[in-house]
Amino acid sequence: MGRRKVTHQLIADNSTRRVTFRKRKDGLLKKLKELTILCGLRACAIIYSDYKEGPELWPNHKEVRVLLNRLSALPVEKQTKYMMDQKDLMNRMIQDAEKKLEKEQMHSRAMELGMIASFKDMRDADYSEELVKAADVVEKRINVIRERIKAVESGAALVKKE
Amino acid sequence: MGRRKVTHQLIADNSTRRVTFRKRKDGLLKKLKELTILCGLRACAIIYSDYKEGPELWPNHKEVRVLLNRLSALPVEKQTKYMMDQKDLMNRMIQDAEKKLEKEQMHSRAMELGMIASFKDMRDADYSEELVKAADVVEKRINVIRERIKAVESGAALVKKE
DNA sequence: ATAGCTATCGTTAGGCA
DNA sequence: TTGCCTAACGATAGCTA
Repeated sequence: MGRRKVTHQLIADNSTRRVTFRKRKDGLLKKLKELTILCGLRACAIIYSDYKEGPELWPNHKEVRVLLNRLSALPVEKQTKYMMDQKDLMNRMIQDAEKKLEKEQMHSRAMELGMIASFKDMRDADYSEELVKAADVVEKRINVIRERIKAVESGAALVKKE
Repeated sequence: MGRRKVTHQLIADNSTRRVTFRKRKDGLLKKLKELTILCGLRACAIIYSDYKEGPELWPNHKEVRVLLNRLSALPVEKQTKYMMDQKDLMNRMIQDAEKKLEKEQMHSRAMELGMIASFKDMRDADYSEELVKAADVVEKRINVIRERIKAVESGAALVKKE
C-alpha cells in the first residue's frame, strides 16, 4: 500500500529498477508534454534503452528530426584550430586509446540509452504554411550535409585502419 | 494559497508563463537527476531559452559533450543516396526557400530553446580510470571530425553565396 | 513482464515579501 | 523580477491479480 520514501541511490533489484524506469520515463515525457503546452514550446525526446529494439521517439519521428537539426549551433569546443594543430599528438593518443578499448572489448554501446528534447518558443511562430515548408527544406539541406559528414567519417576510419 | 488545477493550454500572462517555465524546467531536471541515480544512467540536458544568454547545460558542459557524441547512430533519413541524387533539385528548392526566409526576415533562432538528455546504462560500467580517459580521447576525435564538418559546412555556404 | 490500485510523497500555482 | 511559503494537486512505490 502507498509508497515508501524514495532512497536516493541505485535500485538494486533488477525488475524493480526496470519498472521504475518505465514509470518515471513516462512521467518525464508527460511533464515534457505539459511544458510544451503551458509555455508554448516544441519539444522532443529520444530514448534508447535496453528494453526496446530501437530508440523511443517522442512525440514522433518527424518532430525529433526537425528539432535535432536545430542543434547545430551547439557549443562544442572552444576552438577548432588548436585541436587541428594537435592532430598528430591526438592521433597517437587515439591509437593508444583504441588499443586499450579493443583489449577490454568494451561493448556497452548496446546498453546505451539516450533522450533528446529540443524546445522552440512558438509564441511568435505563426509562420505561413509556405514558410514552414521553406524552413523544412533548409533543414533537409543540413541533413544532407550531415550525411556527407558521416561518409567522410567512415572514409577516415577506413583510411585509419590500414 | 495552495494551487489551482492546471488548465492544459498556453499560459496567457507573460510573466506567469516565465515563472512556470523556470519552475517546471527545474522540476524536469530534478527528475532527470533522480532517474540517473535510481536507474544507474547517465543523462544530460541542453536548454535554450530567451531568458538566458547561452544554452543551459546540465549537469555540466563536459557531460553534455560526451553524451552528445553518442547520438551519431541516431536514425536520420532512410537513405542518403536518394537525397544525394536529388542534390540539384534540392539546391533549387533551397534557394527558393532561402529567398523566402530572407524576405520574411525570420530570426526566431534567438528565441530557440532546446534540451537534450542522453542516458547510458552504467550497471556494468566500472571501467578503470584509464579506460575512461581512453574513451574520452576517442570522443575528442569525434569532436574534431565534427569541427571539420562545420568548416566544410561554412565553406559550402560561402561557395553558395557567390 | 504488465496493468491497475491507493496511500503517501513530491511538485507546484498562487500569494506574499 | 526572484525567492520563500503552503495548500492542493499530481506522481509513483509497493502491492495485488
